[in-house]
Amino acid sequence: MERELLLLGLLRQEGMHGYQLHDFIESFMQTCVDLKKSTAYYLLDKLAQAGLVDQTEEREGNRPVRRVYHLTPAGEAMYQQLLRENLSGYQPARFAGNVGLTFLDDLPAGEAIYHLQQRRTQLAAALSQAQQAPRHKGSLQLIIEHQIMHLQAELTWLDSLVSRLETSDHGALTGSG
Amino acid sequence: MERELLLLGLLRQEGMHGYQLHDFIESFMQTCVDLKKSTAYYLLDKLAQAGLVDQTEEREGNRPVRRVYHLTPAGEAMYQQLLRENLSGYQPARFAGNVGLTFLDDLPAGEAIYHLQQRRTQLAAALSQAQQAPRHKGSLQLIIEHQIMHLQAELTWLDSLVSRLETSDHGALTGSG
DNA sequence: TTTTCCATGTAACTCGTTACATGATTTC
DNA sequence: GAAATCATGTAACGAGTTACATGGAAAA
Repeated sequence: MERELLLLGLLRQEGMHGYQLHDFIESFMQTCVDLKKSTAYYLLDKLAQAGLVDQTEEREGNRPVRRVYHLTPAGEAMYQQLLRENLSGYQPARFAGNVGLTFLDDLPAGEAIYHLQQRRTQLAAALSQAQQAPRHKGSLQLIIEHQIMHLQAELTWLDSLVSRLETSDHGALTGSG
Repeated sequence: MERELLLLGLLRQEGMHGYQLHDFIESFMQTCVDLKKSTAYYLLDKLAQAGLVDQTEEREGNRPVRRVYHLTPAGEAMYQQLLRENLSGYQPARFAGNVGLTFLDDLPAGEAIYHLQQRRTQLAAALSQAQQAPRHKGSLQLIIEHQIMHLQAELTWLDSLVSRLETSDHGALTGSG
C-alpha cells in the first residue's frame, strides 16, 4: 500500500495528472522511490475505480487530454489511515545484495575484494547523488536525509569488510568484530 | 536472480529437498531473507527445468517422496556467474516505511511521535532478534552482522528524528542536521 | 485423539514491469 | 526535419503470494 499512500499524499497537496506525478517522483524522489510510468497510470486508475480520487479532464490546445486527479473525501480518509499505518509499523528492508555475501568465501579473497570494490564504486555514486539532491521543504527532506544516512552506513560497512578481507588471516570474516 | 543464487549456493554445499531448504532459510536466515514454501518448490522446479539442478528421489518408510536436488555442472557454472554479478553490483534497498515519513508533517507532532514510537518498538525487537541469532561459520555470519549494523543505524536515526520532533520549534525537521 | 510436523504440490490471484502503440508539440 | 518531451494507454508477461488440497508420522 506504500505506492497508493504516496500517490494519495501527493494528490492531496495538489491535483496532478499521471505524467506530472511520475515526473515529480522521478525528479525529486529518485533516490528512494521508483515508480514506472505505466504503474502510475495503472495505480491512478485503480484509485479512481475505488472512488478514492476523481478525474477532471483538462485540455490545452490540441494535445492529448490530461486527466487531473483530486482526492475525494473517501480518499482523504484512506490517506489518513494509510499514513498512520505506515508510520506506526516497521517494514524490514530487503537487501538483495546480501545473498552474494552469504557465499563470499566461495571465492578466493583476491577476487572477492575485486568484486566488492566494483560494488563500492556504485554505492559511492549513489551516495554522492543523494548528497547532491536538491533540498526540500517539510518532511520530504527527511527521506533524503535517511537515504544519505543509510548509504553512508553501507559504505562504511563495506569498507570495513574489504579491509578485513585484505588483511585476511583466514579467520578474519568470522572473527569477533 | 537473488533467490536462484541463494538456492544454488545452498544446494552446492549439500543436496537438499524443498522442505529442508525452506526450513534452513527460515531458521537461519530469517532476519534477512524470506522465501515462502511454495516459492521454494516453484523455484526448484524452474531450476530443474533449466537443467541447473537434478533430482534424486528418496523415501523413508511410507512418507511422501523427497526430491533431493543437486547442482549440475551447468548449475555450478550459473552459480559462479550469479555470485560474481551479485557481489560486483550495488542493488539499492527499498524502504517502504519511508513513504510515511514524506508526509510526516501532515500529522500533529504529538501524534507523529506516538506512531513513530510504535515503529521503534518493532524495530528494537527486530534488532534484538538479530543480535540473538546463532553465530554461523563462514560468510553466512556476514549477513547477520550486516543486518545488526543496519538495524542499529535505523534505530539511532529514528531516535534522533523523534527527539527532533519532541523539541519541535517548527523548523526542527528541515533544520541543518 | 487432536495437534503439530513432515512433505509435496496446484490454482487463482495480485502486483508490477516490459514492450508496444499513438499522436501532438517543442526544441535543436 | 529530426529528436526530445508531453501525454496516455494496452497487452503480455513474470514473479511471487495466498489459499487450498493431500496424507502419513510423531508428539501432546
